[in-house]
Amino acid sequence: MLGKTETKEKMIKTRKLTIRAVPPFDFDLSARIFSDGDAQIQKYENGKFWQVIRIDSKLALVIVRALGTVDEPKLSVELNSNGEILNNDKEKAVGIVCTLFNLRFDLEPFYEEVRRDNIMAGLTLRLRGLKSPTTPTVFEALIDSIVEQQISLKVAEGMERKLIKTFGENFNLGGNAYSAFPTPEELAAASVERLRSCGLSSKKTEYVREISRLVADGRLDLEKFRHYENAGQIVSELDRVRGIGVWTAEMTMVRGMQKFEALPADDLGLRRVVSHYYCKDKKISVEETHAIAEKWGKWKGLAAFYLIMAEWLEC
DNA sequence: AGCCAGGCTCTCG
DNA sequence: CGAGAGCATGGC
Repeated sequence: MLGKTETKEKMIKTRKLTIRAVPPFDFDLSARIFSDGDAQIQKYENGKFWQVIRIDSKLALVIVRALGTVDEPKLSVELNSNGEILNNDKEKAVGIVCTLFNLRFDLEPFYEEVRRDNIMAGLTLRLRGLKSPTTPTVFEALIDSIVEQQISLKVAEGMERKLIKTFGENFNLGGNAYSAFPTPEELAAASVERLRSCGLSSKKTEYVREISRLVADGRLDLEKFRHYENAGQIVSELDRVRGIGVWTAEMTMVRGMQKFEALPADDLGLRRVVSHYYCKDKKISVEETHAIAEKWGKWKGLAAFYLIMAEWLEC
């Protein structure tokens, strides 16, 4: 029994590498959003972040720690895989970690833009170096956003975890099991019953299955949207897909494409947090939210993220 | 207990 | 067409 475990352990290959981030970047601040994550999926604890990533068809557990400073930021990345880790794989892993933490994104233009907005300028000083995380694939952001439609985040979070553990591939290391986010193929093949057992409504079950099938078949290329210049074009194209409305399209852009010009201003949570910092918690309309967001230029989605994080961190 | 929660589609009139 | 019902489930 013990011998068998040891054999398995020996098959794990580990590589270490260092990545530079575009400053300013505060890893601890940026990773803190994952502090109450699920240890089997994605978590930040005691300065250490970990998650399973997919490098082509291979799975790897990445463990990330901060090196350097906010103004000269570096990350140490440990890569654990069941098979050989080729140089090509390392490069891809670096790309994925860059995406996860938005490492190549420059915050300065955003900080510059909001300087005349005293409230937002204050927040950017307090949260200097905070970058918003991005999912490794647009697909993942889209599925999450669909699950989150209408229901509270608490409920959605539970469903997302079940979805990942039920349909995602497993990765074992040191006696611990981790789960990767399911691929479009895996979700396209998911049965109605098992999706329903994750808590999804019958409608959302259909949306997830249909969209996963479209992506798996190549009829819907989500990754191409990353290269679109026009945000409105992305929203209108996604909006045509059953199960996706403007809110879902905009959430997907912010969380899965590093595109921040869109603002889901009809989002209840966002209106609440805008009001908290700008209107003394009185209820505000979508129009009022838009008017306040005008000062944030083309960084509306990022500013919204700062507000949400500021409230969460209570600063 | 019931009503609401980071929406969207479908069905009526 | 515009308005309204229905959905899933944890929390208050």
